[in-house]
Parts: sequence; structure tokens; C-alpha cells
Amino acid sequence: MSEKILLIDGHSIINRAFYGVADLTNSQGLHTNAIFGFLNTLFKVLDEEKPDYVTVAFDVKAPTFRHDMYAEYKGTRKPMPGELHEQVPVLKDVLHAMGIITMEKAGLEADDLLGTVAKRSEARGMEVVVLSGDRDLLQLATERILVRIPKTKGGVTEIENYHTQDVIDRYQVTPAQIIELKALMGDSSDNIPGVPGIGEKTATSLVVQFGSIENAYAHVEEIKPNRAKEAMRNHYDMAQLSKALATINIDCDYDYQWEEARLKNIYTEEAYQLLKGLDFKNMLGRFDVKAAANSVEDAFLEIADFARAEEVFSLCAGKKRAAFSLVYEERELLGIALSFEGQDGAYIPAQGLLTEGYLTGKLVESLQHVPEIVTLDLKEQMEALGNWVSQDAVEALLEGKHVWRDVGIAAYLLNPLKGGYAMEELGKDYLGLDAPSRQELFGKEKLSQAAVEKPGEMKRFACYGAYVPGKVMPVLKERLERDGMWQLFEEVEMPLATTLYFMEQAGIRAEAEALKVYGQQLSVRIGELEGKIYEQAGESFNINSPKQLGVILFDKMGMKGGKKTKTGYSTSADVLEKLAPEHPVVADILEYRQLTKLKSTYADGLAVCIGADGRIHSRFQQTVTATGRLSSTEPNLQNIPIRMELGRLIRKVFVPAEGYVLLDADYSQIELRVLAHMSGDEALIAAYREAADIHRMTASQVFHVPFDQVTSLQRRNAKAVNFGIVYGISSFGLSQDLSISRKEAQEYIERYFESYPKIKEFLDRLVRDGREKGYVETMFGRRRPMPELKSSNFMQRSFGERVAMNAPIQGTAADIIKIAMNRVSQRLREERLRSRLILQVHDELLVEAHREELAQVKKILEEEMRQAAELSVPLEIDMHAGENWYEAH
DNA sequence: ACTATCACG
DNA sequence: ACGTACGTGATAGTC
Repeated sequence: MSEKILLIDGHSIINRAFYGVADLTNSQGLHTNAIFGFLNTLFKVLDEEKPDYVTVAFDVKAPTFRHDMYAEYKGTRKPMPGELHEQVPVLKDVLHAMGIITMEKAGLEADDLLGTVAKRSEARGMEVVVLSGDRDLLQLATERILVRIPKTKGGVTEIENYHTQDVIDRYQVTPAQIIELKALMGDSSDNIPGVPGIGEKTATSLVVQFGSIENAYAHVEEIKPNRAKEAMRNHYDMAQLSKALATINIDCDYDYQWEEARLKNIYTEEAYQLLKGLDFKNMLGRFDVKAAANSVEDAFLEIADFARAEEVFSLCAGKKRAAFSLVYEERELLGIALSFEGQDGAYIPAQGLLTEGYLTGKLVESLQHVPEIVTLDLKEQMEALGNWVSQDAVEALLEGKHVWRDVGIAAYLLNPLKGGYAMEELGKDYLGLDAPSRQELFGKEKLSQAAVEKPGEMKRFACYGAYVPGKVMPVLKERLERDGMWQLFEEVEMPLATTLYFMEQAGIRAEAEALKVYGQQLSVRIGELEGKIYEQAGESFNINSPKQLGVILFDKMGMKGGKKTKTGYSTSADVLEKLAPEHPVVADILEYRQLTKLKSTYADGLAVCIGADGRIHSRFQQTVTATGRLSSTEPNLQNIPIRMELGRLIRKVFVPAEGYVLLDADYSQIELRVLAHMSGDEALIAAYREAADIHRMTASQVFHVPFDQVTSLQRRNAKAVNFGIVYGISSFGLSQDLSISRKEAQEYIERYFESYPKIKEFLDRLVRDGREKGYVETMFGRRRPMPELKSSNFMQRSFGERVAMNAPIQGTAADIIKIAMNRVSQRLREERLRSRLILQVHDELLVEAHREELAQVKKILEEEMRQAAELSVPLEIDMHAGENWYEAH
């Protein structure tokens, strides 16, 4: 096997880290965020690539120009901010302490050094990995040179990988032609001027058509859009100059010694001390654990005989804290892992005398005595447990006199942007521990099979499943306390996990027969429409395929629809609605779309979710959204149609059990009320205190007309403005929504802010705080990290600004209803009622209320929802009871 | 696995 | 000049 070398573009990775990681300083006041980000990326790539050689290339800070004659361009490169500048030498020290060499040479750029060493290494038959944030480097990609580009998407770093074909797939040009592309379109971050008037699209088509700038110029008359032709003619010199700037020198005069770069143990004492001085506590964990890599696993036990199992359970029962993990698959229990003080991990497989029932019964019994119980995904564990012990036993355990802590939920609060909170992720993030993932150990193999074939791996997997939560929890607690979210965790999120468990268990009754009839009715009409559409189109085709539909509508029938998506024509509803007057088939297509949606997603989709008990048990996910809302899956019961009557009818299939009714309560405009409170705007607060029609009030203020003379159009527009404010207003967005010009939309917004100056101040403050602190927060301290606000990319930054305005509002509303849910659910149980909370739809709660308890339940809902938070405006609710969800809402 | 579309708050 | 409303999940088609 050939050896592997990893080459890192130090300049671009540290820059990326600096702008992507929230500001950090150590106790001496040294900025450390860029070093932190760099090292995290480095560790990630080292873990993934396991290279034999590593080198990091830097630019020399003295003025260095790739080509002296172009100094004026390179000279315009923005100077490094002092906060970043001071971190570079420290980073180099850390790298050197880990035995990783750096290279730099006056007169040469990091790019050139990387290119040179990459090519030489390739020539020696090595596998090469180049890591850079700069897409210029793509020109180096070959079959044996992999260019990796980290990309931050919503706070999560993913790395894009490019060999030759990947470049072609992504950019339509070869790696060598990346140079041409950059030369034409320019690159402001790299100070390549490019050709004015030519952007990515035009540049790509020119390179695809002509292969090179020179050839394009030779055939300048054939260049198609006139704009591009003129640009090429007038700025050919610029293009050539840009090309020279974009070209990486792969033959530098540099003496590179591979053996110097060979990677040894990077976890040295020296590096440890340096990281300690930087206050990188988490990374130290990594050093500790790496140093003692095998010691944890050595302590893991597998227990196969009855007497020892008894011993372990009774030992566990006597501890202050314990963590456990059920290892199961479908309805088969494979075993139980426990972790507590004095025993890092013990796995007890289900076998022989140690039956499923014995193990789970013993677990419940032991845990009853443990004051603090730690799990990863409590709700899921409890649902599994219910397979082997009685429902009552699970409920008693959940409501018992101990504290439950779910490390997945804790980690979610600390960073809600992550894709998941699996055991190995938590270990890595908070302990620097390299625990194996299920995927790594077993791949797609079934656990039941793995248990037989790989008992050693199964023991590791199971023990880590209990060990990691137990070890991570104290770290998470410290972080939550530091960030002011401990109370939110203890008093809102953890109780909510239990509330959601009860909701999922309860489910909602649905009438399969009625659903089937509804679906059949849809089918009839869908069939009619299908025939009608084919007739009008002159042929049959798949109406559900946007691609085929686009061809029929825009090519065959000649309707003028601008291209919109990357893949072709847009056929979305808003485009079709504008086209409807042109041809009657468009209306039919819209109706067809609507009906097939109803049929496939709702009629058919829900039918398969009805369980043997005649009820649908949706799953409420607590660790998914960026704002703190819940999400509902399998099926999603938070998007059941309501806006259109035909769809709304589906709600008639959701019915209460015999003897019950459905009681539905929703907050009235909770987000605007939250906004009124958080901003402290007197006008809005007064309006809500007087129970005024808020949209009419806004219209009256914004359009300067008396309250009772507001037209319905004005009210509608004002309503859209109110929505826009909550979404993080932009004139473009508002103009789209109202089909008005951007200018008009801008005027609405300005007049709104004149009427409600405190709201403008508030929103501005959110953006500013977000930028300075790196996060925004809700009334209850829930945070949303805001890495986007530091982006140099206009689009990302603008997005960040809207998010900064929206997240605290949406998130506070989410906090409030979560509090209400806990109180409602708890009171229903404490007051020994048969009524149950069964659904939450963001600002709405649905209770299956026993007819005899209706008055009492109404009172509970009303009280707990109104009093969930103390705001400077009242929290109003609308409440109805009905024989189905349609009637109740 | 990814994209387009559309259902909800 | 840049190109969008904020937050989700399910389905069908395409690659």
C-alpha cells in the first residue's frame, strides 16, 4: 500500500477558523478561536485520513508576491486583523510541539509550496491529500491527489472531496481549467480581478465551449451573449493577468524532505502543556484519552453468569449516579449495559437464565434507588423498556423520586445545530474520546447477528453506550451552567422528555375506514384531471415529474416561464399561478398537484401509520430544530392540512376514544406577543392590553388612517408585514409575499419602524449581540449559535441577520409552550384524570378529554397555557371541543 | 443520495 | 451587486 501525505494550506484554514469560530480568549487575553478551529479541523482530518506524513504551509507575512509585476493586486489584500495575526505564531508552536512541520519561504505563497510538494509526492507514488479552504487549489486535483475543502453548513463542518472527476462533476471543467474559470470570473477573496461583467455562469460556459481563455479570444466573434463578447474583447489583458495570478506554481525552488514530515505521536507532553496554556480543556481530554487509549476498554466487563449479574445490579443500586443503555433491535433485547462509579462499563447479554424479563425487571428495581440516572435518549430507552416490563413500571420509574438526565438533550441545548447526538459524537466533542460508532463496528449488519459473530465488539459497543453518557454528563452540566442553560435543561427540557413519552404512548385515534373513503374520493377526481391534462397536452406524461412537466408546459406548449432552478424550469405553485390565465391546463395541474399531495402524503401516508390499537403514535423529536421547537415524524402530525377546505377535511378522521372529546387550545399570535414583550415597545404592548385587532392596528399606524377606516387590503398588507418582522424582515421577502415592488415593500417596512421604533431597536440589538457574542438567546436562555453573522459572504451574512431576529422570537414561543405542556401533562396525571395531552403543533395543544372531565380539563389548559410565562402582554388562547380535530380547531 | 415541491406553524 | 422571507418532514422523481 502506498504511503499517504497530508498537505494543509495553513493560511486559508486558519482564516476560515478565525471567521467561523466564535471569539475565544485564554486567561491571559490571547485570542484563541482560530487556533481552536484549526486544531479541530486538523484532528478531524488526521482521524479520517491517518496520513504517514503531514506538512502545513504558510505564507510569509512580509510582502510576498507570486509575481512581482502584479504587486499592485496582491498589495490590496486586506491585512490580517490583529486578533488573528497574534494567533499564527502560537499555532505554529503547537504544531511543532506535535511534531508537525511547517513550510514557508519568502517570495512563495502557501499555494505554490503545496502545489509543488503535492506534485512531487504524487510523482513518488504517494497518495496525496490537500486540505484548503481555497477553491483555487482544485486545479491540483488528480486521480491520486485529493483536494479537500471544509465547508460550514449551518454550523456543522463538512468536508468536500475532489478528485479529477469530482471537479468535473461539480464545475463542468477539468482541474486544469479551474484556472481559466477563476481568471474569467475572478475571486475577490484571493484578489484575482477577473473580467468585469463575467460571473460564474458565463465563465463556465466559455470554458466549456472554448477550453481556454486564449482560444475563447481567438474565436471572440463566436461568443454568444453580446455582453460577454464585449467583456472579452475589452478586457483580454485583464483575463490573462488574472490567469497568471490564478495559476499555482508547481515547480518552486524548495528543498522538501519527506522524512522530516513523517508523523509520529502527536500527543506529546509539550503539546499538552501548550494546549493547557490556551485553556483548550476539551482537547486535553483527547490527549488524556489517547494516552490511555486502551485503559477504559480494559475495564469493560462482560457478565454471563447469574450470580455476577445479581452482584452488578445490587452494586449499581447503591450508587449516587448511574448510566445505562438497553441494547436492542426491534423487539428483541440483546443485553443491558451499566456504568457507575467503580465500574466504567458492564455488559450483560440476554441469554440463558439472564432473560429479557429478568434483566429489565432487575434494571427497573435497581434504578429505583439511584438518585441520578443518566441516559442517551431517555424517551427512546423508556419506549424500548416498555417491551419487557409493564407500562405502569415504566411510568413509575419515570415519575420516581430521582433525577433523569439525558445527555443528547443536554448536548442539543449546547449546540442545536448538530446533525445528531450519537454516543461517539458526544464522546468526541466533550471528552476527546474516540469511541467506535455502530457503523464502524457493525456496518449494516443486524445487531442480533453481530451479537453472535462479534461478541467482543458487541461488548465494546454496549459498554460505551453507558460509559459515555455517564462520563459526558458532568462536562455537559458544567457547560450548561456556564452558559446559563442549566435551569432550562432541568426544569423544562428534561420534564418535557417525560411529557413527550406520555404523548407518544397515548397517540391519537384515527378512523382507517374514513381515511380510505377520503382517499378513494380523491382518486376519482385525480383520474379525471389526469385525462383532462393529457388531452390538453396532446400526450400522456408523468405530471408529478417537474422535469417532464416543464418540457410540456414551456417547450411544447410554449408558455414563457423563466428558468429558475439549477436543474431546469421551475414549476412551483407560485410560478404556475402566474401562468394560469395563459392556458386552462395550468389550473388543472395545480388541482392535480394538490390532490395527489393529499392522497399520497395524507390519505395513504397516514393510513399505514395507524397501529393495531387504532391510533397513530407520531414521534416528537426534541433535539432537531435550531430554534427549540419540536418536530414530529412518522408521521408528521404537525403539518396536517387546514388552510384549504378540501385538505382540512382530513382532520375529521382524527377522533377521540369512546367517552372522550378532543379539546384543542391554541395561543393567539404568540410570536407577536413575545415580540411586544421582548422589545418593550409601548405601542404594541398597549395594543395587546386593549385586546385590539393587531393587524388592523398596524395598518392604521403604517398607512396613517384612522383605525376604523382601515381597508381589508391595508389590513392584509399589515398582516404580512407583521409576519415579515417575525421572520427577520427583508424588503425582497415582503415584496414576494405581497406581489408588490421591492421599493413599496421597503416603504412599508420603514413606516412600520417609524410607528414602532422600539422594535427596530430590538431587532438591531439582536443582530449586534449575535455578532458580538456569537449566539442569540431566548427569554429562557436557550441559545442559537450564529456563526453565519461573521461570514464574508453577503448571502450567508444576510441569512444570519434574519435568523438572529427570528430565532429568539420563535424560540421563546417554543419555550413557553413547552412549559405549558409540562404543566398540563403533569396536572392531568397528578389530578388523576383520564384525559391526556396527545399533540402539540407549535402554538396549539390537543387534549383527548374525558367527557366527565371536560370542565376541569378546560380549566387546566386555560390556566397553564396563560400562566406559562409572565409577559407584559396577556397570553390569550382560543379553545374548542369537538368530536374530531376538524371540529375542535 | 439529492432535488423539487408542498403541507403546517 | 449579491439573492431571501423563519422553522420543519414526507413524497416522488432523478441520478
